[in-house]
Amino acid sequence: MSELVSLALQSLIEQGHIPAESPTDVLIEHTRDKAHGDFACNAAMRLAKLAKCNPRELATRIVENLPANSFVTKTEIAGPGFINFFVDESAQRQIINTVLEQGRAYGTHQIGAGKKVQVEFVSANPTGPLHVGHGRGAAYGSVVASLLKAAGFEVHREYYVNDAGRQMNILAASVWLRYLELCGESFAFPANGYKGDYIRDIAQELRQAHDNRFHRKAEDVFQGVPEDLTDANPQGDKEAHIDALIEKAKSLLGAADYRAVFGKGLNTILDDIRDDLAEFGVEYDEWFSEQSLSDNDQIQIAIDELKEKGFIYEEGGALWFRSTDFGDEKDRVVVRENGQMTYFASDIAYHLNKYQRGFDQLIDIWGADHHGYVPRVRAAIEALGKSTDDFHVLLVQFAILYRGGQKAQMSTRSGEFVTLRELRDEVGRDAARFFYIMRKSEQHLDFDLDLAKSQSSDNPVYYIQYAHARICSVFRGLTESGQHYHPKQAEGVLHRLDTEHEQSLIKSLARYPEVIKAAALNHEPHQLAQYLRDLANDFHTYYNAHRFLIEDEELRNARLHLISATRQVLQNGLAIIGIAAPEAM
RNA sequence: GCGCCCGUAGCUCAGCUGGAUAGAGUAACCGGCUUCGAACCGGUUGGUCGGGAGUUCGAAUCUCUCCGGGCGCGCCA
Repeated sequence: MSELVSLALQSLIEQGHIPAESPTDVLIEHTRDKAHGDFACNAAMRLAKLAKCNPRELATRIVENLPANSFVTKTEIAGPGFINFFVDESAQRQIINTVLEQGRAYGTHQIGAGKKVQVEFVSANPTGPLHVGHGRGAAYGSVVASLLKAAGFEVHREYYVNDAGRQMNILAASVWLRYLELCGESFAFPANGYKGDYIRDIAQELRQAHDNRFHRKAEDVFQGVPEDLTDANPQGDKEAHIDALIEKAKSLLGAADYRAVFGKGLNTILDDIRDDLAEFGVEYDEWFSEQSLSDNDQIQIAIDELKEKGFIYEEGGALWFRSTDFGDEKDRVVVRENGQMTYFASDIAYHLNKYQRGFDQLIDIWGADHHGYVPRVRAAIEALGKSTDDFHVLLVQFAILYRGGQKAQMSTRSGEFVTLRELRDEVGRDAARFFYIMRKSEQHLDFDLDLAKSQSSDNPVYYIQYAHARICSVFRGLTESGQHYHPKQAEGVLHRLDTEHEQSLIKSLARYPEVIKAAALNHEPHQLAQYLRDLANDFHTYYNAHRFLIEDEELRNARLHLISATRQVLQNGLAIIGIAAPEAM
């Protein structure tokens, strides 16, 4: 359709009616109102200024120059200069056959063919179970990945494991202290330690496996450690306190045993995160270890490269990256005064590593609270001589939890949070996934736990799944009734589908590939969710208005053909969102 | 103070990248099962698209400026 108009515009250029530099790639859209035909084109209005004539006149010229074709039955010039196209109905109905022929492939594209895209998402620190905030990134990232795959891209899903750094040491220390409690020691647990019950569970396992091997006396552990911050002691320094405890753990346990405790904490939590995500339907191609970067000197190599290019300078004993050269607000430290690399330094090396792996496009999905971090990473990428055109950071706003009309606070430290696992147990995987992606990602998401838990059948996901189950039910009824459905015969009698409900359902089926394309390229899963709701609505309306298991064999075949195609599209769409298409519910 | 996101029906949100009379869900009210699943369908009520100015054939959409809300501004991760 858009080709037709493009050709018309080209011949107008040849005739000199419009300037040669006019864009000929036109936008054709499905009309919202049936009175406006099936497709509409606004090219005449866009080009009117360039062509120095009024839009309606130009539209007439375009229509006159449309190449001959078999499926446009009528064109109309309407409003300020829209060209409305009316498409031959039998041509429209062919989409039913197309859907059924292509099956699961219907709606896929080749626009990403030959391009490798990496999607990195969740990447939560392995210091505790995933909470509901991570769930949104998980659902969003996995659906974006699936959409890109449907668009033809070769997709690599990756989780960046922050298995190095101070937070992990705090985790190790927390586990060890809980372990000491189990050994009978008693002391005040540090304010800055991880206090969740899962730490106690890990400590318990550690003790079962190693008995008292890591036991040290509390008085030795706290000997010389700076005072903690407590209600009774507001002068205390919780940061210095925990850091000193980490050093104590290392010195009292020795390197090997410290690593054993550290590893126990890390692996237990990481395994839990893996299982959790797998049960949520989120799979990864790679779990990339931050530690591996320093093991392979990649951080040093990245910094050296920046140094060579002249973007590193020293000040106050620290090494700074000149990110302001690339639009960042201020320069950033990469190596601290104490010689330790910053998290940012790892991230520079990590992104350099991504480019070296040969991806054509990188997508990072972050929580919106990290948005201030974007400019410095882009700066680093540019400084390393890479283009940021194919580097996208998609920000996901927080899911704000409401419980009993009150905001529920989330904090991994305090242990008072709702985990993703708890949420899945309450509302189910399908509802949770759908709920997470049904809103634009940059929109704050109000997640009312009470509503989700008590009235989960109000969730739109059931509405869509019900449409699928209903179609399956019709086909079950068909076998029971002794009637038959002959797809081959149906292909020839599609002209019997002449009601308004049928036409609107057919148009919806035809729209699906465009929806996938737009949702994939814009990284907007909610468009697909919205579409599926509309499609289900078209079907339910149709279902209530007409019957399928009828005596008229021709009409029966045609109608069953239509709802069979509808079922296929529902399946394809639900598969991309990663939720079930149940045959009965 | 600076930066990013957001402000559309009572509530929760779409609005296809500037198009035609701004749409769904939910809530409220009315109606529809002897018939393939009522977890459904139809209808009614509900809007100064936060305010103002600008850009043009045309603005919820783009620009500026106020107002209101969220988040971020470490030699933390």
